[in-house]
Amino acid sequence: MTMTSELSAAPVLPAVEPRKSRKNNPEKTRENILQEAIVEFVQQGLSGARVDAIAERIHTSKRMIYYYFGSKEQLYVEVLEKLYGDIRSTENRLHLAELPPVEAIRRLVEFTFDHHDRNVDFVRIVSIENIHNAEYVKRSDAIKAMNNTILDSLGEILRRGAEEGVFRAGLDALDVHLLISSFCFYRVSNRHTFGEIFQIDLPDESIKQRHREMICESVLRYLQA
Amino acid sequence: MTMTSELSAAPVLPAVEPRKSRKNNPEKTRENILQEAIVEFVQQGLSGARVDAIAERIHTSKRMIYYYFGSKEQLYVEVLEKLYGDIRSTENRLHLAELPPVEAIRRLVEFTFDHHDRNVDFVRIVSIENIHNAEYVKRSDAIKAMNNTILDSLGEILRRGAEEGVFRAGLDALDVHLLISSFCFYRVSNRHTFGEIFQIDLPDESIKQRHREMICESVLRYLQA
Amino acid sequence: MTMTSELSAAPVLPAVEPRKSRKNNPEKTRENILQEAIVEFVQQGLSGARVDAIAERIHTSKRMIYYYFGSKEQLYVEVLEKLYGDIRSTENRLHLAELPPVEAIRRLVEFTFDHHDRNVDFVRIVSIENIHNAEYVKRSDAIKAMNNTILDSLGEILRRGAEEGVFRAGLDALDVHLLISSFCFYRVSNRHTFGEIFQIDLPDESIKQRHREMICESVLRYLQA
Amino acid sequence: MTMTSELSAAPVLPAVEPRKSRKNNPEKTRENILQEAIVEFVQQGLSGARVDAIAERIHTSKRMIYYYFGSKEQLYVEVLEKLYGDIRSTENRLHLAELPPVEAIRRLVEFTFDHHDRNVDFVRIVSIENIHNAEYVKRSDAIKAMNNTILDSLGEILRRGAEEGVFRAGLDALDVHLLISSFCFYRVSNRHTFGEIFQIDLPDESIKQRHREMICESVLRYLQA
DNA sequence: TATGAATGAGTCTTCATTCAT
DNA sequence: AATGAATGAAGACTCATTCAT
Repeated sequence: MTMTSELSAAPVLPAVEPRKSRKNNPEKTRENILQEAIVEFVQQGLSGARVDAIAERIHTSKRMIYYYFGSKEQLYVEVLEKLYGDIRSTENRLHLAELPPVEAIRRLVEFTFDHHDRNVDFVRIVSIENIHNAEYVKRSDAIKAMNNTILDSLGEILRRGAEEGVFRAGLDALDVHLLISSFCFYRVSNRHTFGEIFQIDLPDESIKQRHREMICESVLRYLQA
Repeated sequence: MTMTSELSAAPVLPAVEPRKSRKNNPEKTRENILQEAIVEFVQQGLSGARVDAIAERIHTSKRMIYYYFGSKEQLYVEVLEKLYGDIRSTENRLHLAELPPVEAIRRLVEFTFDHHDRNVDFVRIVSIENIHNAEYVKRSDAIKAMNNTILDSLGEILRRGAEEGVFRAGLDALDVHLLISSFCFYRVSNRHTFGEIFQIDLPDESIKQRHREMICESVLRYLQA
Repeated sequence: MTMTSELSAAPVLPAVEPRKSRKNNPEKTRENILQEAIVEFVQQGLSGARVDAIAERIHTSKRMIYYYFGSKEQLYVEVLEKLYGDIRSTENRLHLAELPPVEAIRRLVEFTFDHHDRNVDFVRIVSIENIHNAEYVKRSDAIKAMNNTILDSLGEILRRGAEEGVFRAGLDALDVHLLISSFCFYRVSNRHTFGEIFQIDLPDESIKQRHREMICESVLRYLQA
Repeated sequence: MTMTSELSAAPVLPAVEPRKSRKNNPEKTRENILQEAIVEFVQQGLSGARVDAIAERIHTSKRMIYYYFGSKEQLYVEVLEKLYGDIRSTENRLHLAELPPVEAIRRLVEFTFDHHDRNVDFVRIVSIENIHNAEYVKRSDAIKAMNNTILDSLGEILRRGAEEGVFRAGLDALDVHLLISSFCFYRVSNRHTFGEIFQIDLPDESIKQRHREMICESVLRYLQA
């Protein structure tokens, strides 16, 4: 499962055999473009990104971008899919089902927190998508195909917790997920304005640890019977 | 602050479509441009916004935008200041000091929640600013001048609560504010992607009420002694 | 009335007062662009024409083309309208109604012949339009608004001729117009291939006079009772 | 001439869609490309035609076009030669010499009329060539090699007719051919603009028959002693 | 105070064509 | 005989901005 606020598990495709590394190496070329496109789109947004700027970063010419992706928009969609898809790679490692409910929630929250903290690119592209009203997410079948097991996992934990009497009954997994995600996401997405207005350096390690603990405790208190 | 009061002074025209600028009414022309600029920047972002698009909405020509604002960037900054100013100017009317701590927190959280819910424009412009690393917020003296009484108010409530034994001691107002803000903001800023991925209509009234109650309860539980 | 095969009378708009001849002279600039656009489109066709090529010919930059015409396509449409419209300027000078039927036909045919001979640009743009299936003519309200009095004039001559017994009855003005136009047009439009294949210089003055006489005689013989 | 016979040799596939090229069948691949090139050039003109568009229609990649034809221009020339060759190859089968002069003219005119009516592709490519000032026709030795027996046939008929006293003496075969061709060609080449301006559907069967009769009668009257 | 006209510098995209096997 | 990968050059078009009154 993925702990991303909006994404979840899908088995990682068995590694494609690496292509021969000759001069003409379409997969490498394509991948190369995509990597630089991520940087550009994440930094500049969709409207702000410049195809020329991406081209300048890669050895192959700008023409290749159109050869492989057809348009700036399509390239953006693939960047979106890649960043959403990357999230899948850290899945199924939490073994939440094996932990007691409280421990499971703690691990889940901490994982979500760390995940957003480490994937600023993802947080930024999601913000960008929301500025565009999620138009491209809605259009992407690939993203739709990434099924979200997070809600199932969370739901299962809540059920067990209620059964054991440590959590309240009647809690909605989606609501709890929203509570967790909002904090983990916002802390990254809005660090610039929040940091500036309130003069706080959110990425600072000790502050970060304090906030990590805060969201854990906050969620657990909310769930408690 | 001057900015805030200046802009707040201009009464919000109720349901009246912004008037086209007329001859010899510089105030009105300027205000008119700003209004349409808000729409454009909020919808399209900074890079996506088009000076032409703003000009098309107003009667006066595009030339006027430069006459009054000098550049697209400056216009954006004024949009930013206006939206920030609108928000801050209503924060002082809650009379939180007169309420018992728990009630005060509840009112503060509900106010924050409703405020974000009602001011989608503000939420969007803040997201946009973060995409730009808060570059323009940092640059704006006007925004810096808007002192945030919210932290003082919140700090005071927490102090009273701790004194009365209803809240834990040692809580940081900034952290609590982050906890509240993140939920209220994210729920609006990410409604498009979150809604699409999890197939939920966050603005729906009954869902909204449920979430409003959730964040209140969540915060209060977190604060409880 | 116009003798063009496909066009006809509409009163010439009373000359617009000439604009002041300052540096900024929009009408002149616009007209200037249009003139050079005619050259380019007529020589290269719609697809073959280059906006850059037009820009190079005029003093104002390429940017002006878009300022005044919005797009290459729109510029083409205006070229089309201009060339169709220019034809109107030679109208109503034939006084066909005052001539005996045979003389009237002769004058009409000769005028049509000369008209096409002199207006190669028009002939070419019409050929180009047909390659594009008259798509732009169909789209142009201006061209549609140019009502064709030619058919009325021709019909009137045929009626008089039939009445006087010099022409057959039952002739259709449109058919006769097609007969006349086809020769006058083709002689110009196809001079390159026809001339090359049959090794004849159609624009040659003596050949031209011979053909002018031929189409006159041919039409008159066709009409004769 | 060689071109003509070679191409004529390939039987016209009746209603069978052109086959995709297969491995190891160069003749077929080449022919296939040419067929699709005809469609593209005839529809779009020389400048408007896209090598990519042709490639999309055939199974073999765009690379094959260059493999077999070297350049877009050369491909166009071969399209030109093929369409010219198709036309000329059917002109010799009328056995005009065996008919009385009037009958021979009638058959010739009707044949010319039907021929243009049926070969819109040819009419279009000739129009396109004229837009390009017959540059490629002039360059093509193959087209030059297609000797025009039409003038000889026509000349012979005119001579016989004059001898028999049914036709005037002193008529030039080339002029008469121009008279016939212009009508038959224009009716097809300009059907779009003429049809639009005068609101007539030239391809309509009954109108077509009327015009077929008209050009016959018109020519015969012109020739009559 | 106000504005119509003009524009240099990009910006995305497409074109016919060649490289390298 | 065949082809997947690559591309320089140009294509149409747009952008925020300034000129000149």
